[in-house]
Formats: sequence, structure tokens, C-alpha cells
Amino acid sequence: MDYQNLLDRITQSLSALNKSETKVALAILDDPEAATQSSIASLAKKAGVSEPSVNRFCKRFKTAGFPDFKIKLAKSLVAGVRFVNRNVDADDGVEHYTPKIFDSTINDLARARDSISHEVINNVVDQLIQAKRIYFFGLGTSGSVARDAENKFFRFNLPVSFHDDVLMMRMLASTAGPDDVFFVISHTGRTKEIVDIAELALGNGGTVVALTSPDSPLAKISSISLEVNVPENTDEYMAMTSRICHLVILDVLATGFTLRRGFDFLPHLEKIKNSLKPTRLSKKSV
Amino acid sequence: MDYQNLLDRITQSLSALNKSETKVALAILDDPEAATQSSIASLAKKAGVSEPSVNRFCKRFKTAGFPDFKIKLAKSLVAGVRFVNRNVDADDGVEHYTPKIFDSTINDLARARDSISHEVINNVVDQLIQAKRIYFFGLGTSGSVARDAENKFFRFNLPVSFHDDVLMMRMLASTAGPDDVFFVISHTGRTKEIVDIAELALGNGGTVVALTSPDSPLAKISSISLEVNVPENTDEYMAMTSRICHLVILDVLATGFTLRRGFDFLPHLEKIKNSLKPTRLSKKSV
DNA sequence: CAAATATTTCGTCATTTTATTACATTTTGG
DNA sequence: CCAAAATGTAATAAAATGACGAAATATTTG
Repeated sequence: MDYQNLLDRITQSLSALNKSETKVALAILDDPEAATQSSIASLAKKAGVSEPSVNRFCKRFKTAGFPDFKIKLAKSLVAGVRFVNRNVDADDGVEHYTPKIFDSTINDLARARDSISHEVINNVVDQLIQAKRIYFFGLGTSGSVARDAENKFFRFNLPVSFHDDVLMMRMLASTAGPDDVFFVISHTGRTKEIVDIAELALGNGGTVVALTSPDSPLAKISSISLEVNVPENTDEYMAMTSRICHLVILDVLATGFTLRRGFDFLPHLEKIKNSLKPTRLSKKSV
Repeated sequence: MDYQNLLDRITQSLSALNKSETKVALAILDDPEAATQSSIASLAKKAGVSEPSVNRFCKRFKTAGFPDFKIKLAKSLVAGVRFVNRNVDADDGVEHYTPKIFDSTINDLARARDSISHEVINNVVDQLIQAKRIYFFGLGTSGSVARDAENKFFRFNLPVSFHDDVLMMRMLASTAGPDDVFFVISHTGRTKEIVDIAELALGNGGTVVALTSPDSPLAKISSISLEVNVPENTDEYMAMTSRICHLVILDVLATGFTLRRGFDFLPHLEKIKNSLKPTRLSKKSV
């Protein structure tokens, strides 16, 4: 799926266009909203070119024709989903940086959604279903992701734990068995300790599922790796969105898990829900 | 502009449609993306109705005609605006539930982006800037969010800690001072213990910032409350997206913090980055 | 309750609008 | 002045819409 915004592509290639194409481009950029509403004839008239010129313009941008072009254009016009230039500037006020951060997160999620391998997800769900025991490992930010995962999978009545302590990880990895799944989370996939521990677990017959970036050392050695390609943000201001993607992927896995196990697990989930009720203030009180 | 999503409107009015209109609606909902690509003829065929029926359907939804309808539909399909029918069904395969979960998360983020108060964010950033000490509190899932927050704010060279242990929380709250900010995270905002602790901290002169749902007991008593309205998911399969929103809001706050403090902090961030380098495997190795 | 009538729903077909293709002409650059 | 690219003209094809009437459904009335 093309997540490169059409409107931006037009702007960017303005200089590379020939005479009539430029006319068309300007006519569109002048009022893109109007362009999505008009017929090829009226746009041609506005641009001062012939209808086939407009048509050729559309094909130049790899769209099937004018109607298809209009649809792609309309999509790129939707409020609040500008995929470009969403970096925070030093002089941004709160009303600028807030939507920018949301948008860049949304953007990365959309990317992850379209690039994730369904087959791998299925395989990982298989592994989790078969596991007698699941360990979630992560350091730093990924530690929080691992902690969240524990919280989630714990509800499935499975022996599951999370660890953000390399010594514990090492000990557990060294006693790994064939029924143990080590779910190792690492944004970079190149933290020495983590890679070592994964290798240790593998060496002892455990299964290592990695949630990390493509082609990283961790991804390479793991039994299965869920690879998320989130562009590294060199920008100091920028949030690390990879952890958000990781969390959502864990949601996906948990869902896959529930679906596979079938409805027999719902009562169990209900029990956990109920166990929390006494700790809540009722909606009416206070 | 109509910010009521077309796809949404179709789903909602499903019950009010007559026979052939229902057929058209189902054909569209089955694969909205495909619908935006097809001609009136092919859609009519897929729905098993005549072409004018499709046309009438379009006009029923206050669009000029089929082409206009397709454009409005396309807009409602853009990432972050898929408000509809994204609940996981029991018979969904991996290729269905994966995008659904991503989409519903994206959707909630877009909602949060548009509903969050910039003024409140500014106020919270003010509080964080002034704070001599920041405590992030959270239980369960929100504990992971708090942990992530600690990780993030720690980089600002501030005394900051996270706690997911109610006893610790209580002790810290009971020794609260005017320079202490208690950043309390709770999805529901109605966990007794948490509300008690917040009140304790307030009583001792501390500032309580809540990240929770609107009108909850916690929101009501806190000094400032960042309210996120994420629709409660009754669906057992569904992921809890509120924590994702919370994380992004913390990213926003961290960004606001950095911007406010100015560039003097960048060297400090650089130092932390460098401190992690020796733990990484180089890109070339392995 | 049934027949008659009105109303809504929906398809057929003709018409119009819109987009595309093939080809001719013009322009541009060497 | 020729070759190649760019652009327009006109014919064609495709798509969408409108007018109309038949069928189905609902409503009234005897």
C-alpha cells in the first residue's frame, strides 16, 4: 500500500514536470479539495490544457486514470494524516508538537500494520499455544513492553513472567527446556547481553521468539523473529515509537492466542475481571 | 466539512435500509477499499442489484452520486479514520484480526489527538518543569506505562522514580512536599487504593497530576488531570488501547519538557545515549 | 378479512456525461 | 532539418444518471 502522500509527491516533483503537466499540477495544488470534486474536463479547463494532458498527468503519478487519481488525492487530503514533515521543531508550541507526535506514532503504526508478516504472527501464536512456560525479556524501554506483555498473557492462565534483570534472564536461559518460550524484546536487537542470553536459551533447547528490528543480530539467531521496521529517529525530540508498535503486536498475538484457544478461555478472563471489582470505586460513588 | 465518517454512517444505518440498499451496504462493508476502486457496474454486480440502485444508495447518503460517494468513502478509509466494524470476530483469521487491532489502536490515537486539551498539557509541563521530584504511580497495565515514563524522564537529569507497589506509594505520598509531583496513571481512575494515595499526597501538600479517564474519582480530586476518552472495550478480545494513548501522551509531555528547557539539555541526553553504546553490538559485527 | 388503492422499491433501457485511446500536429532540442 | 517529445483533436469506449414502468409492500376501505 502506498503511504507516500500523493499531494506531497506532486509538490516535490513540480520542478521535474513539463509545461502542461506543471499547469495541471498548479491547478490541483491551488485547490486540491476542488480537484477531487471536478471532472477531467473542468480541471483541464482550469489548468488551460487538454483533457488527455490531465489524463497523462495522472498516469505519470502511477494512478490508473483520472478517477483513481482523484481517489488517491482525496485520501491524501484527509485532515490530520499528513505523513510528511512531522518532525518537531524547536519553536513549536504545544498545539504543534502534540498532533505531530500523535501523527508520527499513527504513521508508524500504519506502516507496521502493512509490513508485518501474518505468517510469522501465526507461527508465533503456535509457539505460544504450545509453550508450557513463557518468559518475556526486555531491558530499558523494552522492559516496560515485556512487563505489559506479562500482564496480558498472565490472564490466559499460563505460567508467564517478565524479567528486566540480566542475571535472572541468564539463570532462566541456562535452565531452558524444550517447552520454554523466551520472548525477547529489543528495539535495536543489538544489545550484547540480550543476544548472549538468547543464544544461551537456544543452546539449551529453548525456543526464542524475538520482537525486534529486521536483520539485527537478535533477529538472526532467534527461532522466529517478529520484525518491525520503524525508522530510527535520529531526532532527539522524537519519541520512540517502536515500543508502541511492539505493544500493539503483543495485542495482536494475545488476540490470536485467544481466538486459537477458542471460547473456553473467556470464563477464565471473566474471573480475573471479577477479581478486580472489589478494588474499584463504583461509578456512582464519590 | 463532514467529520462524521461515511463508513460509520453506513454501518449505523444498516438496520434502516431496505432490501437492495442493504445488499449494497454489505457489498461495500465487505471490502470498502475495493469499493473505492470499482465501477458502479461491478459493485452493482457484486451486490446483486441494478446499477441505479447503487446510485440511489449513494444519494441516500447525501453524496452527489457514485463517483462522489467513492471519494468520500476513500477519505473515510485513510489510516486513523477507520472508525468502523473493526471488532474482532471469533472466526477471523490472522489476516483479519491483525489489521483490525492496528486500526482500532490508530483510531483511538486519532481520537485522543483531537480531544486532548493543549492547555492542560501546557500546565502539566509547567508542573513537571518546576518539580524537584517526580513520582510515576500505576498499577497493573498502568504500572508498565509508569515504568516507561520513568525511563523517559530519567533522561532529563531529574530525580524521578516509578512505583507499582501500593505500600511504597503510600509511604511516599505520606511524606509529600510542595515540590513533589505525583504523576498518577490509571485507566479507570476508580481504583480505591490509587485514589486514596492521591488524596494522601494532596493532603500533604504534593501536586497530583492524573492521567486517567474523564470524570473519574481520580480526575476529580487531582490538581490537574489529563483526561483521555478511550471508549471502554466491552469486547473480551479487544486490546486495551488506553495504555497506548497514555504512552503517547507521556511522549508529548516529554517533548514539551525538552522544548521548554531548551537546548541546554541536549548534551545531557547525548551523554546517556553514549553510556549505552558499549552495550551494543556494532552494526557490522555478527 | 379481503379487495382496492396508494406507496415504496427496484429494474430496464435510453441518454448524457465522463474518461480514454488512437492518431495527428506542434514544439523542442540537437 | 530531422528525431523525439509534448500536446491537442476527434473518435470511441466506459461509466453514471434519469425517466419510466413493473413489481412488491403497505395502507385504506368496504
